[in-house]
Amino acid sequence: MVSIKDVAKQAGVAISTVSKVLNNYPNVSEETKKKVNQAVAELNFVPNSVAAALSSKQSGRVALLLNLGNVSQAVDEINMQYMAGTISRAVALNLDVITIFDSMLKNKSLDEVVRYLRSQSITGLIIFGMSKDDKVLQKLIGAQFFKIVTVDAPLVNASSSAIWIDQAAAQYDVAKKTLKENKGKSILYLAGKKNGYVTGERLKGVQRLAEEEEIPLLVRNGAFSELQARNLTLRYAKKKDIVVCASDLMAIGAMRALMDMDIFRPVCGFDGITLMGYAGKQMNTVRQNFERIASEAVGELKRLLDGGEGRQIVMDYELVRMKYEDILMAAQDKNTGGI
Amino acid sequence: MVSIKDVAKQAGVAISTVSKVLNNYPNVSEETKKKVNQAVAELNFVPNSVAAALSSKQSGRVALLLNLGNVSQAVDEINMQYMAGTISRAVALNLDVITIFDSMLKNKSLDEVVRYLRSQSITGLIIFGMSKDDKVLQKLIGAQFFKIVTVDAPLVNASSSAIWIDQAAAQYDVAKKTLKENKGKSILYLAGKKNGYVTGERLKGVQRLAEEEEIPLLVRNGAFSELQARNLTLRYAKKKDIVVCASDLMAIGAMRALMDMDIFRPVCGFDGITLMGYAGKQMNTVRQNFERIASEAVGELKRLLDGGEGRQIVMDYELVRMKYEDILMAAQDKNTGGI
DNA sequence: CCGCTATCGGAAATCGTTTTCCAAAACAAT
DNA sequence: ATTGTTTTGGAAAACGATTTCCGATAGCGG
Repeated sequence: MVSIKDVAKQAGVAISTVSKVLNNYPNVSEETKKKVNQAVAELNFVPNSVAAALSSKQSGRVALLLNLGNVSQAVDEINMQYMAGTISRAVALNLDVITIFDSMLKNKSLDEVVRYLRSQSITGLIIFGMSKDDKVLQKLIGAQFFKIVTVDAPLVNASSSAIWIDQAAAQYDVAKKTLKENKGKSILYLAGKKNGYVTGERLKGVQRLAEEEEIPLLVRNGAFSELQARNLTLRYAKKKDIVVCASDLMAIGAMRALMDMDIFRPVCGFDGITLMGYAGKQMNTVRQNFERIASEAVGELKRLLDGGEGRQIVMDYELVRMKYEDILMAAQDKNTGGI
Repeated sequence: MVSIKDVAKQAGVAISTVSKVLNNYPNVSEETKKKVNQAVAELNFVPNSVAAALSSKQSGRVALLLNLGNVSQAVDEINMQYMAGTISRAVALNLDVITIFDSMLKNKSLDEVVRYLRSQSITGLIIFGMSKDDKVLQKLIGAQFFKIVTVDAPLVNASSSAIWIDQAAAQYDVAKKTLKENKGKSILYLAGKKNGYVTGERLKGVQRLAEEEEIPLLVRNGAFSELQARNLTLRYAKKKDIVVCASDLMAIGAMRALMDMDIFRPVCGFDGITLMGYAGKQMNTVRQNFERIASEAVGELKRLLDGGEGRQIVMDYELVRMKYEDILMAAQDKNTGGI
């Protein structure tokens, strides 16, 4: 293994000088720089980041916590986008990313998790979609060892940052659009899990709409799942004009149930997953740019690690209408490489 | 930061003794162990893996290369399973995983990639579904710096390992099952990308079937996509009895096209992705246990890193028939946690 | 009771960087 | 020429573990 020492010898300078050149320190003459760079090239020297991390006490290692557990395959697409956004930005900012799934944490004691992260020299955390009262999250916040950026979760403390879209406004918007387009006069709202942060916000949005429009709103909680949505739709859909769902997967369940019942009710969802194109009918939904959100989260974490103050960032969203043909075309565009 | 030195002082032993206890070396008395462990607990000591890596020259860092590029969202599910399998096994084996998407490599020169991996002290690579002639893969193999395990790709060299299912046999099996169930006498085969390794193997499988059964086989290549499959089906399906597809996504495109044409042809796919439940009709397909394959790959890489010889591992597969109701129930089972 | 062999614990070198501190060199001002 | 100031480069001390090597102690048989 060729080390900085060899480079120094080859260039005829001291080790410290090589280090300075490598890290763009001032007070190195152009001539010396040239000598060093030439030696680096000749020896094909690659700095050892482990040694650098030890010496500088800056590991640059960051963990990405993903919540896989809740809605099966639909969430794979979202998580992949989160990951892609996170990782590419992290590489650009020279951070290492260790990915952790919540399922890996389930069997571990919280102390074990903290110990694991600490032993890995992880100093920053990006946490996607975990509820505030999640015990793991609580512990990580309490541990004080990490800078934290949460995505789609409430702000945890003053030294952390949070990134989200305005869930209430988005739910309000998509529901209102669907209501107006169909001249509806009442709403069935499938709200998903009770007590969740995101679900709570979305509920507020549809409630505000119902109040403003002075129309009846029937709210049903349940699991965040397609089957639950199906069952609730079979039971309640006839009584209301439109079905607003807190997630796309539920919207698909609702839409399929309606088709089986052979009655028509407009349905809208939330998230903009590709699966919406396979639901059988077009639906309105809210699309977030998960990749960009993730990228933003990494940037924010870097800022925190560099000593910045915690803050809140609100991202925008977009109302879309998803249909099979669009999915087909979009998939076609991506079709490169291969096995 | 409390270090091994502090532990040694607290326990009243030498640093090296603490290290021995921590790493389960022999020749340490029970009594000493107890003292050390107590000190560790009292000081809440967490070993610094960076220092350990530097000192032992074993980084334990491994990169996971994923091919996102080819078939859009369908592949998200597979990749997530690969990742989940990889990461949990890696944690168990005390390896760190850095995830890399092929899209991140596209703009980089190959040397840059190697330099990046080397600077990260990455010593092992797990590569999922990249073709043998992929330039990046070639370079990584050539670099000699890494132990490599490939999944669903041909063996690259003697010091690497490869894991796969018998693609030809699987394709043969699922096509034969579909043929027999429907008393078919001819096959349209949508083969996907020409020249790919996996697609080549699958083609062999269906060719063998056609020869054995002495029935006509029409092979059409094209992109590995839903839209291509749709177009080819619209054009050729009428001429043959069953449509065999080299991937589920193509099978879905074919099935949807058939439904639009209002003619019936049995279709079978390959992979067992959830989306199959949304295709409109049940289809046979081949299910691989991606999570277990990934887990196996990590184990194999660990073996290579520990000095083991390269080898080939063949995993098994399963023929399944996918329908919407099963997907619904499976999703329900997973529904825990939440946002 | 002596000496030999296991067993155990400790001192110190090492891994490859960063970073501090200092000396030498270069330059400027008087 | 002398002094003072700025650049520039080098020596050496961290960083926190692992690991080698060796000395001390204990155990044992004769």
